[in-house]
Amino acid sequence: MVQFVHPARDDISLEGVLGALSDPMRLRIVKALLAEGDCLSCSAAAPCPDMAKSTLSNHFRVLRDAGLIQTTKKGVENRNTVREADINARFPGLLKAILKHAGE
Amino acid sequence: MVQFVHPARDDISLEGVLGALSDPMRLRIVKALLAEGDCLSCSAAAPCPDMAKSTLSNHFRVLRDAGLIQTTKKGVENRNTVREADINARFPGLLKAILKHAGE
DNA sequence: TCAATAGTCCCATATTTCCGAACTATTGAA
DNA sequence: TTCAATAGTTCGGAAATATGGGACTATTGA
Repeated sequence: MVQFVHPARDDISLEGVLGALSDPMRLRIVKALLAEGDCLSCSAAAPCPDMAKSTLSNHFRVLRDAGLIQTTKKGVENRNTVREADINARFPGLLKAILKHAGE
Repeated sequence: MVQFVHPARDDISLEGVLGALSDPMRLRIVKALLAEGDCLSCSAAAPCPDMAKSTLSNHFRVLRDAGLIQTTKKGVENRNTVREADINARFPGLLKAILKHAGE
């Protein structure tokens, strides 16, 4: 019903990005998106199976609000992609530097 | 009275670092420490003058717990230094990538 | 010994996070 | 059409966390 709201490239803030990625679950979601061809539904990218749907939905909203991912509704599910180009244009090297160290 | 507790290098976590730096005030504190020769008292590194002492103290504790700074008591004040060597050893390139974009 | 200074600790309030439950929207049958 | 199933969102209350005021501690310098 809602068409998702994404910040413009120039409105992506460093604090927002860091805050979004400071949660282990969200870090895993972004990693999963990048690893799996960068287009996953919310549940397919879920960092752990026992997470409540509402919590998962909220994590995706945080990532979206921070400008890290783009979400589009495709049928009954959402397709999520990491906004790599935008993040890299705004903060060159940052995403790579963070994700290089992410995951156990 | 308390001798400050700092995590060992290997106990510094990525999420902890990102979480600590996801607050604009703490980001400014770290920037100030690095800019000013890396050894400032808490109040000298305060990101804005009207912040409550207790809040400022708490921000330093968060940075300390995350392993970002080292605090030693020197007379009546604290001397804080960024643990650059430890952070760089653990997450090469991360700190630089973040701080490059910090603070307009 | 006393006042001043720099921080810390404790507590109450305010904000955020988490999750269950109810709701919406889309698809694919019957 | 209608109905069930699926994927997410939204709402509300409980739990966790941040903020700041005030009292406290420790050190220095009169």
